[in-house]
Amino acid sequence: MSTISEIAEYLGLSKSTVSRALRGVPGIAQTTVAAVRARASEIGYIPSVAAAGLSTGRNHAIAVVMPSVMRWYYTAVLTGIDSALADSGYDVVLFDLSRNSARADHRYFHRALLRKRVDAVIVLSTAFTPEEWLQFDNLGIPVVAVGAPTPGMRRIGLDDYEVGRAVTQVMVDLGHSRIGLIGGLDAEGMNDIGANDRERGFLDVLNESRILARDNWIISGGYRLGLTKLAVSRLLDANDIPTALVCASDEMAIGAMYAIQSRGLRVGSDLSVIGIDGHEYAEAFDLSTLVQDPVAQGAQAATQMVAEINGLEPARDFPPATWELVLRASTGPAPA
Amino acid sequence: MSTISEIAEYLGLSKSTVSRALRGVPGIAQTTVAAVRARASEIGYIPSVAAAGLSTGRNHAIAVVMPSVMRWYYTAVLTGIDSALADSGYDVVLFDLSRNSARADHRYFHRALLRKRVDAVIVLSTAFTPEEWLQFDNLGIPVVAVGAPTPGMRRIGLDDYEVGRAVTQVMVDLGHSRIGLIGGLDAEGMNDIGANDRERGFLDVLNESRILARDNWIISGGYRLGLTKLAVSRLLDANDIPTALVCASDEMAIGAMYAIQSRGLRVGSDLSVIGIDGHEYAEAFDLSTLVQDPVAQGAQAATQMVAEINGLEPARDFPPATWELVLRASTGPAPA
DNA sequence: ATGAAAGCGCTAACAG
DNA sequence: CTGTTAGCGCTTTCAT
Repeated sequence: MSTISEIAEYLGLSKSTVSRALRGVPGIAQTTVAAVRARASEIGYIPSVAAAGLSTGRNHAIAVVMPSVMRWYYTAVLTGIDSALADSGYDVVLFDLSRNSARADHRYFHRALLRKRVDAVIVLSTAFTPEEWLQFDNLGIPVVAVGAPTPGMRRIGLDDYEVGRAVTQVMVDLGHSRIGLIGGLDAEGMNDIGANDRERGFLDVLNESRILARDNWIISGGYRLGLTKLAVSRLLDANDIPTALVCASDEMAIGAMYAIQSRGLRVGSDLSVIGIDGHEYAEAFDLSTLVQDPVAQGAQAATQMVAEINGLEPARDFPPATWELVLRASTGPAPA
Repeated sequence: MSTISEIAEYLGLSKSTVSRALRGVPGIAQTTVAAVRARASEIGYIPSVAAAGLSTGRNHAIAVVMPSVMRWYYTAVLTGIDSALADSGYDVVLFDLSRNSARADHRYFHRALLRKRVDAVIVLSTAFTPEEWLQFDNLGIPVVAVGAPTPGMRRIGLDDYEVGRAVTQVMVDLGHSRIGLIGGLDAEGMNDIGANDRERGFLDVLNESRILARDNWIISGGYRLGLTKLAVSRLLDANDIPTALVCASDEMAIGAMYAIQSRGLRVGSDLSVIGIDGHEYAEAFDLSTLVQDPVAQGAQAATQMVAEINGLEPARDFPPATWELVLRASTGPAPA
């Protein structure tokens, strides 16, 4: 392939001058810069990141570590990251830690990650052991979490407690007093902190409203549609069922809605449902939800990483991500 | 960071010996190898891919180019790729070509891609211009497509025509003669070849069964749930509606089912629906579908790329991907 | 404004 | 079995 030397030789310049011209380093004659650039595009010159990286120590790549690439929230964040990085000329190197991957062996993954391949790491709500978290610190490169809170690591994401409160409050305001929770504990590969916080918010609002929280109306859907449908079907088997279901994610909410309809009950009148996320399907399913903007969160993380790579003082912490309630037909007043 | 030289110096060996020992090149004393490895893990030595890449020309990374990271099929393929590559010690560099990204400017993307960063490219059904496809050839590294067929490029994926036939035949066999098609033309960022092939299969089966194909029952859902729900709702507004809907993807099928139910019609009895994919939601929604295995397809592509990087003769073409019909409650006999 | 030279960390002949 | 010697392609002092 074409190299910097080729251009240098052709123009009778030195490699250094060409290098500077190409990178726009000040102190090179306009004419020279033009000539170099012209020749470069003529021969289709492409710089070698490896070579540049070797001498500068920069890889122009950022690692994204995720528990799965097949959940809506993660892919939305990933989209945001990728789009922000594309704008800065950085590449994204993916580490999918799903069960079926060899990378699921976190030790293996850490080795690979440390390969000096990346200049920063963005971690999406993955469950790591305390020792593993420590290793991130020792990486010596900027690291940030997006999504669920992670012990001892700065993060970009919702205030899960507040969000748990907000969706529950919607139901209370609608006059519901028989409210169930579909939480997200024990979801594969994720840590439980966020799920716990949302549940706390739920319980606190019930308490403050002097509403009884019934244990058998608090169940987990593991953040998955299929599991949730089954769990809610079971919930509806009882002779005493709630009039409202607060779900910790939209995918679970959609599963819940489907279970409800399959029982011949009407969503929004017999049984209200609200979710969290602003999933792309929410509108089609007429689902009320608390919408967040994972694409923006990903973009923010990426932008911050690039800035820190370039010397910006590391941010200690980030303000909670923004959200807004969007109420649709899945929520209605409590039935008489 | 620790380097190969450090180890060499410490043990009184030469860099070459250490390098060989580390890589398991034959012809090094067992004892030496042991010593080197021991010291390496002692100081937490991590090889620099950049340096190794510079001298070998190998990056131990593969590019995955996708029209969006937010469609189920693509992420499933990606999962397969990642998991296979993790096993071979390769990294995945992601290129998301969605609208909102700077990479959506394909010219930009090609530049980046060519940065000698990757040893092979896997392209997921993306719409490229003929000139752009040509550029892939000039990359000088193995390239393969997964998913929708791509003009003039080998690919791993379903035989779309056969698959279109198969799902249509299901409806015919159930006695339906009023059959509509929800196709996937004009989906954002994707090429239309696969969608066209599926539609051809659909039409051919109708023809052979002497069933009239009605133009107004052939619509596109753009491979998206929301769009499909709207389109099908409109379809159901007419006073003359089909008894069966063949959908080119499960996401569209689910959107169709929801539209049907919202109209107060019953899926599987009033109106049968079948999809293509084997989407993770299909089971929860009781959707009949033609299931394929995108994870396996991705893994196959990745494995093949690694093999070719290591000198395997490039495969000219691949046999069509396997699939199987899974019938659930969404399909039933034609109503009398 | 430009050039010469050294070096980033590793691999790959070529010797021994 | 091990060491020496060159690079890979680029950036970066330090000169000029």
